[in-house]
Amino acid sequence: MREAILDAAERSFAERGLAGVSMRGIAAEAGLRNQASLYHHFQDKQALYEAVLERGLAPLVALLAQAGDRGLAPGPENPALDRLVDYLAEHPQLSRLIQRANLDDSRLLRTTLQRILQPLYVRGLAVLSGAAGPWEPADLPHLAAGLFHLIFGYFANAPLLEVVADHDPHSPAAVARQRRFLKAAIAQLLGSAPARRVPRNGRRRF
Amino acid sequence: MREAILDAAERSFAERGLAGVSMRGIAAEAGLRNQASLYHHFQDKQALYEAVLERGLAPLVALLAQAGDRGLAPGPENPALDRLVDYLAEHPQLSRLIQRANLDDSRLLRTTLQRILQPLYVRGLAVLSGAAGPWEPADLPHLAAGLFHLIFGYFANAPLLEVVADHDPHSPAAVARQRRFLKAAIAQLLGSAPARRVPRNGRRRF
Amino acid sequence: MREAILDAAERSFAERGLAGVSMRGIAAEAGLRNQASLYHHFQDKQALYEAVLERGLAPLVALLAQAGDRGLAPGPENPALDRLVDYLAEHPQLSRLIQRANLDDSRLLRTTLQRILQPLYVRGLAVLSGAAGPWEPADLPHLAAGLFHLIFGYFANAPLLEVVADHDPHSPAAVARQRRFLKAAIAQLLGSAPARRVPRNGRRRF
Amino acid sequence: MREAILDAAERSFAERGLAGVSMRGIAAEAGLRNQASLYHHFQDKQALYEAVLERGLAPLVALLAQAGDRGLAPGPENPALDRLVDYLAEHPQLSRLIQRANLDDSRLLRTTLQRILQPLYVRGLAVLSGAAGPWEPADLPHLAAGLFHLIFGYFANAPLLEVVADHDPHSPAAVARQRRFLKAAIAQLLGSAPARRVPRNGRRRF
DNA sequence: GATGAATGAGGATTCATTCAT
DNA sequence: AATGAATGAATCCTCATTCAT
Repeated sequence: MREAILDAAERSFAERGLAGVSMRGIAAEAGLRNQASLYHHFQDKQALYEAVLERGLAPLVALLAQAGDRGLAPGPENPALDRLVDYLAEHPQLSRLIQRANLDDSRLLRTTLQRILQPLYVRGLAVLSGAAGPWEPADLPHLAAGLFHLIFGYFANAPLLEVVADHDPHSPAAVARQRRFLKAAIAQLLGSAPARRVPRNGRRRF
Repeated sequence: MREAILDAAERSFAERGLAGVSMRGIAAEAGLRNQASLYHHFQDKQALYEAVLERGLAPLVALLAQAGDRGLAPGPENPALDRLVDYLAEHPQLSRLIQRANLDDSRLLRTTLQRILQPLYVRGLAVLSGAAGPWEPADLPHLAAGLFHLIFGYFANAPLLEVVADHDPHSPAAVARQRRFLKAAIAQLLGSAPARRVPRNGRRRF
Repeated sequence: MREAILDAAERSFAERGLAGVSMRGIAAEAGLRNQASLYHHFQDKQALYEAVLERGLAPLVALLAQAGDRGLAPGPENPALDRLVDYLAEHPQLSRLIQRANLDDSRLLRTTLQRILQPLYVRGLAVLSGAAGPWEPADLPHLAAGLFHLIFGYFANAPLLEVVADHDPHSPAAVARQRRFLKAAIAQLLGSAPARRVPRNGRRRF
Repeated sequence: MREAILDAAERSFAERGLAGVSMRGIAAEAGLRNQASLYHHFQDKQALYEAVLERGLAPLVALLAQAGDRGLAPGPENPALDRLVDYLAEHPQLSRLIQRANLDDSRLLRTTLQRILQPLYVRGLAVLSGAAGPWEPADLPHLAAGLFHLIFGYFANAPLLEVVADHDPHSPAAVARQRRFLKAAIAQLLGSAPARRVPRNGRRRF
C-alpha cells in the first residue's frame, strides 16, 4: 500500500515534477479511491516527495558503496559503472527524478538531497583526486559535477534526444552504446582508459 | 511591458517550472496589478512559456551560428566555448530554463524545442563527426548529448553543487575555473587537447 | 457586492461562528456563484471575519461617542442606553457576533477587538468612576464588565432564554421590557435610579 | 480513559467550540493515538459534546440544589454564591463552555440544555419572585437572565477583559474582587444589600 | 479497549481564464 | 493597454466516521 503509493508517486514526480503532480492523480495512479488515504501514510505532498527521493536514491547509494574505493573508475575489474548504467537504463524515471529534485529544490528538499548525496560526493571526490588527466585539485568539483551530468543527463534528457536526434535512447542498442560511450568518455576524462597504450615512463597515467 | 513580462516569466519559469508558476505571480513580478494584462500580450500560459523559451534560446542560437563550422571545438582560434560559458554564467537562469523545458515537455513544448534545437543538433553533429577520439559514427549522438550535459549541467544544477560541495558555482573564480575545465574536458573528449604533454610517439593520444 | 458579502458573512458568523461557517456557504448566501469571488474582496476567511466585526461594531462606537461624557448612565436627559438597546434589538445578530468574537479570539482577532473596544472601555471607565454605589476604584473593571454582560448578554443568549423560559426575547413587548429592566438595573447598580417610588416607611426598599 | 477523553474534549470545546474542534485533536489531547477509540466511548462528536456539557454542568446543578430555596441570594447565611464563584474560578473553561453551548445551539444541544437548565431556571425564578427591588413579575425572566450574564460573563469573557483592561481576570486578587463585586451587585439588584450606609439626607442613594 | 487503514465529503484557497470597462 | 470583477475547476488537505484486527 505504502509501496504502491511510492511507486505511483515516483512515476508521477519523475514525469511531471513536484508542482505538476496532484495528490488526486497520485492516489488514482496508486489505485486508491481517495486522496485522503495518502495522508495516512505521508504527512503531506512534500513528505511524499522526499520519501520517493529517498527510496529512489537508495539503490544508487548502495551501488556506489559496493564499489568502494574504486568509485566509478572504469576498468576490467570494476563493474560499478556498468551496473550503474544498467540500473539507470532499467529505471528510466530515476534520472529524471533526480534531475527534477535538483531543480525543484526547496529548503526541505535541499536538506534531504544534502543528507543523501553529500557523502557520495565526498567519497567520489576522494576517488577522483587520484585520477590522472590535466586536473588540478581545484578542478575536482567541476570534474565530479561533469561526470554526474554525463552519466545522469543521458537518461534525464532522453526525450530531448529523441526529438532532435530521432534516436530512441532507451532501446537496448542505444543503452549498450551509451554504456560503451560513457566508459570511453570517463576513461578519456580520468586518464584511465583501458591500457590501450603504455605511458612512456611506465608509470600509470593516474 | 512585453519585455518586462518576459523577464519576470523567465525568472519564474527557470526557478519553479511551468507548473510551479502562476500567472498571478508572473504579473506581480512584472509589476502588473492584474493578471488579465498578461493575456493582452500572450494568448495563454503555454504561449508565454514558449515565448520565454524562444527569447531565451535565441542568443545561444546566434552564438552557435557565429561559430560556424568550428562549433564549440576548443582551440586558440575559436572563442565560441568561452563565449558560451560567459553567457551562461551571466544568465544563470538560462541553463535551468532549458533543463526545465527538457523535463516539462508537453506536446507543444516538444514542438518548440524541436524547431529551435534540431538545427543546432544537426550542425553540431557535423562538427563532431570530424573529431578525433575513439568515437564511431554511432557514438556521435551520445557524444553530442554528453557535451550538452557537460556544458549546461554545471549552471543548471548549480544549487546542488552548492549544497554538496560547499562551492559557489557562480563566483567569478568558479566560473573561470569551469571555463578552463570545460575546455580541457572537451579537448580530452574530442581529442583536440592542446598538446600539454607529448605522447611518446607523436601519435595523438586518442 | 462587497457589502452583500459582508451582510451574508455577518449573518453566518453571528449564527455559527468563525469555524462553523464555510466560505462556500457565505458565497452562496451572498448570491455569488463561486467562492473564489470572496477572495477578490477579502484576503481570507480571517480577514473577512475581521471586516465583519469592524463594520458591525462601528455603529456602537458611534453611538457611544455621541453619548459623550454621560456614557450609558440612565436618566431622562440621556437617550444613549435606549438607543443602544434599540439598536441591539434591531440587529439581533450583533450581540451574538460580539459574543462569538470574544470566544473565538485568535491572535489577529484579539488585535482587532483591542483596537476597537479598548477606547470604549477607557471612556466607559471614566464615566463609571463618577458613579455612586458601593464601588471602590478597584471594582470598576468588574463593574464595567458586568454592565457589558448585562446589556449584551440578553440578545446574545436569546435562544437560551427562549428555551428555558418560554419567552420570545425579540418580541416588541420583551424588548420594551428589557429596556426598562436594563435602565432600572443600571440605575440600581450605579446609584442613579430615577426616583420612582419613595420607600414609604423606612423599610428596606426591596 | 473515558474521563480523560471528556477532560480533553472539555478543554477543547471550551476553547474553540464544537465546530472548531476535530475528533483527531481531541484524541491527541487525550493521549490516544487514534481517533477511532473515541467512537468506542461516544457515539459521535455531538454525543461527546453533550456528555461534556452534562458532566460540566452537573456540579453547578448540585451546587444550586444544595442552596435550596435561598438560591444565590447573597447574605451571611448563604454561601452559594461564594461557592459558585469559587467553582467557576477554579474551572475557568466552564463558563466558556456554557457560553459556547448557548451560541452553538443545534437542535440536539437545545434539548440537552433545556433538560439541564430549565429546572434551574424555574427554581431560580421562584427565588427571585420573592426579591425586593423595583421588579414586577414580568421583569423576572429579564432579571434571571441578567444575573446569569453577570455571573458567568466574567469568566466567559475573561480574555476580552484581559485585552481591553489590562487586567488578569484569573488572578486570586481579581477573583476575590469579583466575588465581592458580584455579591454587592446582586445585593443592589435584589434589594438584599447589607445596609451598609444610610442615605444621609433622605435623598435616594444615587 | 485500542489501533491502523480506508474513504466520501467537504474544508479553505488558488488556478487560468474571460469580460466589461 | 491595463484593471477590477467574476467564475468554474482544481489545488492541498482535513473532516467525521467506519471496519477489520
